[in-house]
Amino acid sequence: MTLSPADLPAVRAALLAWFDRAGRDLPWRVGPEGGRDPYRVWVSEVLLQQTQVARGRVYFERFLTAFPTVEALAAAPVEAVLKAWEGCGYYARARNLHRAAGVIAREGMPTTHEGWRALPGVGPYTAAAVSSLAFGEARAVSDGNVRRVLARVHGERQPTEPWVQARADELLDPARPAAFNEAVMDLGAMVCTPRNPRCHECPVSAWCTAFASGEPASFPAPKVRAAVRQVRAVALLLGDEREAVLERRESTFLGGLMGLPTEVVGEGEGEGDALARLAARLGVTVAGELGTVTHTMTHRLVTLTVYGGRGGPARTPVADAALSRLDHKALGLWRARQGSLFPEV
DNA sequence: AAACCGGGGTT
DNA sequence: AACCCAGGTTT
Repeated sequence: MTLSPADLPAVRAALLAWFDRAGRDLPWRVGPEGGRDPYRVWVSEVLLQQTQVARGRVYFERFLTAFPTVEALAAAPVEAVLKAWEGCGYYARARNLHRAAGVIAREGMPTTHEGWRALPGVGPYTAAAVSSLAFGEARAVSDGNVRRVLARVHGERQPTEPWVQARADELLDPARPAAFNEAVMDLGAMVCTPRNPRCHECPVSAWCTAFASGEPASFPAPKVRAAVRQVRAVALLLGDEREAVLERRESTFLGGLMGLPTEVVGEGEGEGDALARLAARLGVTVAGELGTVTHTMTHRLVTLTVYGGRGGPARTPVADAALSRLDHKALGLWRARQGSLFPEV
């Protein structure tokens, strides 16, 4: 069977009946249907961008404890926001969240899709989510769950973003848009999973082309992903695991976080060249090699060789800074080599 | 449209 | 080792 326009009301009803019975109880689902707390919805939606719910919950509790209101978030230094985000990845999310909080503190909280869309870090998905879940606007969300559910129902192996949005728009229940959005995402997360979908539990399997095909997991086709690039870099650990020279990373790579002074080994360059450049930049003498750490980051594999040294700028407390996992690994080398190489450092 | 941006969970 | 995750921004 395929989904025809005449089926839409029945599919909505089946989906919402399932959701009313089996939907998830999540900490940001505070307040009535279509009238959730907008601050909680917004923070959770940003936190859950490319982040699994189980993990997002931990950071959500941490973040709401540190910044209970949008006013508290706006008043906090961005360093504190990044510290709360430490280890969660995609740190532009935290910087944009803080910037947007400043706008909201000055101009007030938007109540429409258009108003939310104008804030930094708020794209089509997040604007649709907040405007529907917190303000009851009839906006269909399109995320990874929605894409997978609709691709399977319609039997579409190569769903484009405009296609997904159009299918979501036409299926959206105009009477219960907020519940509908939560329902499709719950279905995608709990039943219509990427592998081994639980079709026997699915409220809409009767209308699902992928289910009828006998191979529901083959929809949609896997996305072609960019190859992982290898990156070599050198870093200087000046100080120890508790107090060290730290620099603020300004590039798109871990931007906003603090980290050990680092130089990337360029094309046709040796590690020694990068190390000499790094030492000259900081005005320090390299004392010896502490070791090498590797760190995988979806799109690249970083091999970082860490050296000790003498001199250089003032040390700062490591515990106060927001660091990536890469820098925590590098700092961990100090414990492994403590006392064996540089008695005076 | 495609590249880029972290880190971890699941299979 | 793939593949994915309540995506957004930039090119």
